[in-house]
Amino acid sequence: MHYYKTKGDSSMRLSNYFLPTLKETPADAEMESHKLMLKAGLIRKVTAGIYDYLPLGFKVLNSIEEVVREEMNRAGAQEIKLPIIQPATLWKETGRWEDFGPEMFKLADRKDREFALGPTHEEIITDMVRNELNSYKDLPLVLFQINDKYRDEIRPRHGVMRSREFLMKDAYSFHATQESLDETYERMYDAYARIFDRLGLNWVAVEAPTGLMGGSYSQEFMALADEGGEEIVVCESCDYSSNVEIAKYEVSSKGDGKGPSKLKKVETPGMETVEEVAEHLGISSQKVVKTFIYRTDDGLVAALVGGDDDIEEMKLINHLGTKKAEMVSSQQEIKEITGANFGSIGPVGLDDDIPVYADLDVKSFTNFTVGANEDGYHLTNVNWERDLEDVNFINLRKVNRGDSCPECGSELEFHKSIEVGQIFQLGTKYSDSLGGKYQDETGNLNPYIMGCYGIGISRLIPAVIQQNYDSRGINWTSEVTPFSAELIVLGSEDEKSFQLGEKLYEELKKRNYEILLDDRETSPGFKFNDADLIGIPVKIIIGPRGLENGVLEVEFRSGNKEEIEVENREIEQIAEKLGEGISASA
RNA sequence: CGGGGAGUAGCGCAGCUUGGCAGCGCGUCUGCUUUGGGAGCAGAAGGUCGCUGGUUCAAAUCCAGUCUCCCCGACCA
Repeated sequence: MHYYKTKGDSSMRLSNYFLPTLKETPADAEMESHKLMLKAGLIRKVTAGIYDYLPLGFKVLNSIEEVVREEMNRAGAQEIKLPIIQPATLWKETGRWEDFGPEMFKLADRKDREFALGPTHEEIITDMVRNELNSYKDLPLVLFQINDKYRDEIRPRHGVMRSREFLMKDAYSFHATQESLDETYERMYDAYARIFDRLGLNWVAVEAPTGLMGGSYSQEFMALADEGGEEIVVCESCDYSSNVEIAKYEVSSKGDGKGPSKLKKVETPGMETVEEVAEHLGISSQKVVKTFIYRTDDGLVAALVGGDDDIEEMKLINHLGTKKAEMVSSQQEIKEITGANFGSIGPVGLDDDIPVYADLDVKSFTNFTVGANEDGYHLTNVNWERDLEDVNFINLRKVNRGDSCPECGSELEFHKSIEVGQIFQLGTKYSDSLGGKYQDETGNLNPYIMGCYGIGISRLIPAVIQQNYDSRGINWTSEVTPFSAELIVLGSEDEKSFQLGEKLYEELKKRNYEILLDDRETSPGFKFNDADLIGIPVKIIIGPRGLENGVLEVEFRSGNKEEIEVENREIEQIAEKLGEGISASA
């Protein structure tokens, strides 16, 4: 149970609080949390992906930030603050000036020196510690900051869900040994679990791709949400879970059990799709193996999956250790490379310089069909080894509905989610390229082993809303809510109601509750609806109708109501009683 | 960057096809009435119709260019 301590003596009277709520939904909002953040007066858009936080939104942001800070401190991390403006030179040392490319907001000073607004801080922090952390005795060390990040997103969307300026908690750890990294990584995982639990999120941690951060292992923390943009798979019976982009699956044996038949070249005139070829030949479409040509940093590769499956490009990238893999998609290029148009390309007879990668699922195939690299022809009864040497079988296809867990064989569940945090085992990527070294017990110099740990603080606001709203508005969880209760005074000319409202406001403030007082001269319905829209968990309603019966009303955001006696009671007693109600809602 | 859509009062929109006083609802301001689930009446303020150029006696409306924003895809906390 947590109360909200008053941080200052600011007046929380709605008559003088900057809270512009909207009755109508802004046209450019799509996602429910985005609409609600605009309607409830939390944020306003400045330009694409850049937002103002109004008092209520800033308060929520601060609540979340504080929970994160507390748990990071509890986990032994030390808070610092790194610059947002960073010199290009550091980014060029690690090669990420190119890797991030147009994703970075770049600027120049008056002498034309290049800078960037930090999209993340690995470079700057490694630079900071490389001169100071020289001995194994200084390790391990965990530092964190809560700071704005800048990414010139290809497409900002859904308000602060994916914005170009966003608040992030980022932590970095430095170690002498992998065991030490493992230990810290686990401690960070636990801290994250506490954070997301305290925020009231329904979340799951999944295995994740490392992307531009690099590193060997990573997990993402996902808030489950139907409108979320990330898809994950979760095993229903064991604890396997993963981002779909790298998800494993139980490899099924789909061999036909027969020995290899004679390789045949067959006519498939004008057929461009797997379905057409399968129907023409009277075979299952899955066994018409698809071939794609990708251009990577190290040249061309061929990628093969079953006819019913799709390639997961992230998996190809991960296996190849390349920075990018782009499907060759121009008819002309494909013709030059393979000799055929898209419908008829295949792995047999390709240039030896083009390595072939095939999905694990097709490894068991015998007598399957592929394009013949000649327009209007396919090869059937193709078999590995005999017809195709040196094929690399890897986890390459997208996971499908109905796939089974790679660890226990139960069915995998698919969920939509919002990524709210990610933790990485980075290894020595940054310490290597930036020369961050320590001396071990024997006097040898070694690069630090590093980890990094991010939480999207601003993104957590829509994540929490997305899991907690109804037709009337937001329904804040207890640690996130900007106010723990709202005093609604009705009957603007009723002296008794007014006096009681004022006294209770002061009395509850004295008890360190964050109370919003709706003292506006407007209709009751307006006040009730605003309170529900902005998500205050408890409404304390004071008005002549109740006072005639000697009571005031407490209404919870859930709709439950309760009456509290005020007749013949001291104000302290009433406040005490109200405090119990407010705490009970938390 | 590819595909789709939109820029008219603070917000939501109509007007554009067929050129002719720039409108409606909500909000805002003033006054009176009203106060238990988005009050009523009366009055008022608020616009270079995204921008630039062109056609025309006349352009929100037609033409050309340009900028911005939103949605779907490739990237990410």
